[in-house]
Amino acid sequence: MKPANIRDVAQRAEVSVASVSRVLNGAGPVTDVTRKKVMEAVEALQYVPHSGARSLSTSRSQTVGVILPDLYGEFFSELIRGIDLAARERGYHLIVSSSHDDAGEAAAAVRSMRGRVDGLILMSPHAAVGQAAAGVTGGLPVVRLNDGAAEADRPAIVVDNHGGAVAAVKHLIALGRSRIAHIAGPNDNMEAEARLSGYLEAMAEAGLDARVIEGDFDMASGRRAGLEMARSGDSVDAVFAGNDMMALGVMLALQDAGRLCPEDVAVVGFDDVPLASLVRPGLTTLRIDIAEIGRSALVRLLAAIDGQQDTGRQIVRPELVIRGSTSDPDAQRPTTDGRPSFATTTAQGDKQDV
Amino acid sequence: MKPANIRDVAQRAEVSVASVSRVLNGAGPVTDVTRKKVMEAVEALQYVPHSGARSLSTSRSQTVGVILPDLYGEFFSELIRGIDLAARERGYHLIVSSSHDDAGEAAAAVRSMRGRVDGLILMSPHAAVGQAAAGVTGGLPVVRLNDGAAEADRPAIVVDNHGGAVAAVKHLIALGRSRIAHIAGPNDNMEAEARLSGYLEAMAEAGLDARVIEGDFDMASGRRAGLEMARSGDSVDAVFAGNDMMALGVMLALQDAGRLCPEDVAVVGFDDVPLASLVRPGLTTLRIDIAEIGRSALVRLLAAIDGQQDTGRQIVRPELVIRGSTSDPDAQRPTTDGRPSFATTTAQGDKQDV
DNA sequence: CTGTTAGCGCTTTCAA
DNA sequence: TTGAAAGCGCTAACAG
Repeated sequence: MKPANIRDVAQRAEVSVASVSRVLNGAGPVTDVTRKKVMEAVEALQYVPHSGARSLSTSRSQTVGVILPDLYGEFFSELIRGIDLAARERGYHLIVSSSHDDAGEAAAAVRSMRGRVDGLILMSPHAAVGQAAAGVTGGLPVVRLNDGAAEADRPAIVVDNHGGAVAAVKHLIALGRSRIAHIAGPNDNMEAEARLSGYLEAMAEAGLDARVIEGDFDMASGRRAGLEMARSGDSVDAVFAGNDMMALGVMLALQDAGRLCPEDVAVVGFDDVPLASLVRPGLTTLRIDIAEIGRSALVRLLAAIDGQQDTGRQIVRPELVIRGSTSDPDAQRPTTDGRPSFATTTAQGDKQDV
Repeated sequence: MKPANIRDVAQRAEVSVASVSRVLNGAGPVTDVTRKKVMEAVEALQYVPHSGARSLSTSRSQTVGVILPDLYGEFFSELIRGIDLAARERGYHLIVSSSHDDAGEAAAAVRSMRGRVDGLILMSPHAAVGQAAAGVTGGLPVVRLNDGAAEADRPAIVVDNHGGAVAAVKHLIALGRSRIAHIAGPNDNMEAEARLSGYLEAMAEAGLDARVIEGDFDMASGRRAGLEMARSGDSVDAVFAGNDMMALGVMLALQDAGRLCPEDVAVVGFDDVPLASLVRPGLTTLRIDIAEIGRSALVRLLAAIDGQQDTGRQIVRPELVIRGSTSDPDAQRPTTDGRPSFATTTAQGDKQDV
């Protein structure tokens, strides 16, 4: 009835539990005959070691915790996918926990991981939440993701949102646009803030007037912004949105208002969600390799678990992907296989340590 | 240095470990004074119980395993989200494991869950994989998802793909279309198979000729199918695609070929991915509430863990969502707030037990 | 090379 | 109401 344990195996194989353990872990000396007896017993009893018990005695759970603010949309599934792939390769399990939008919940989630995981990947775009969560890890190794508030001397991976925004604006300026508006993300979001500041800086540097419209990272808010722009007879000739979904909302609104993109208004987004390459015109955006960030976070976490002094923050630089929403309508581009017929080119460097 | 354990707390509070345990679990009799002493010690030492140890002694890990074939795309993130939400409400943790496309891997994943989880949610559209994985659970409660091969007398949730396909075809016929093609999904995928069989059945019943084109659930394959259709001068006036991504590919191809949708060719997809409501015309499709399936799976799993004899398969009936890709172009529809301006209406029942 | 045994940190009888 | 002690299933010293 109940699954066999190591003692059952030992008994059946007529050896000690220690020998069974040694055989199963490939550690320590064992004769072939012992090994065979053990394997037979294991087979016969369908024995599978109890990993919980093993964790307790080795104080290694071979599991890492992933704490996310949310789980909605492709951003998070890509992130988890990247982490999971890397974890699986290394024999680690993943325990995920999401929807931690307030500090108390996040801290509770971190605490509840104690005794379950060997380390934590912690993401939170809200400064306070990240701090609170990071404060209660009790010596557990942690890698923080997109957490502007992370101390510079602890493991963290952050996207260079500011730099990406600057690149977006410069791209638009290079296209000859000058009345460039920005649709900002939520106030309390550190990424939104960094993108806004990059926009402001680039505009100021170019001696252009800034125009900021509030948004909340949702498509609907981008749409509202676009409608308002169109209605107000505003002579905006380009928009840099705080993320792709808002950029797409703007494009839809412009389309409805009979304004052409990119001819009348060029649009740039941020993130390169899959949708960005599927709409027409394709959306120029700042691409982040999300899965790769996940992979990298896991690798660094395991290094930290192994006691390596891996501190410092790693900066991921988004890559400008130029598509139809800002490309020169005169230029004729080749068609890519099976994909909408606008070109995809890239600029600016790849991610790198700093 | 090392986190405090229950003995440290007991010592500091000058009580026995048993009392500490009783206080922390709210179980058993304790005087207020003991409770206070314990709480103070807990506070002072920042004590957090070691859940691994607790699991070992209670043989309850408060964790469920989720085994998925993949993690790519919004389908899976929605599913995990639904499961996670429900799990969190009930104090359960989630350990996810993906990329199990072959039977051996899936079985290994299931085995490696032993001693870590109290039950398993297992999804696999490949019959063989599902069988293999389900075969090695060793008495662990399991709920199977979208697994046509699941025995009818064990907990499972399956989507009525066949019925959905029939509804799609009937909808197209009701629109007056008769030359209806089907873009099928991969051969070895049970869902693709069921959708195909629904299509064939509905066509046969209506006395119409079937036309099946092979696809693989990817947008590119839908695009190829659409191009071929357009090139061959085929007089197809409607397409039912095996999933939304292929349907979108078809729409793009038709658009490129200068054929109007829905006037020339009406298109229906399956799944209702977020994209379906964002493209223009909006894609008519069969909607499945993925997060709700996840939630339901978790609830049933916990019931099974609690020893309830919850057997039988639950059938989820997809809901036909009619959008612009099949709607009557003459009819004028109201605009929804912040959304593209085509109407969304629904038909056919919601999910229910059978 | 193998077996005995003492934990890992917690829960839970069973006595006191 | 409390405490002592026996496990939960496994690993890892330590003896043999």
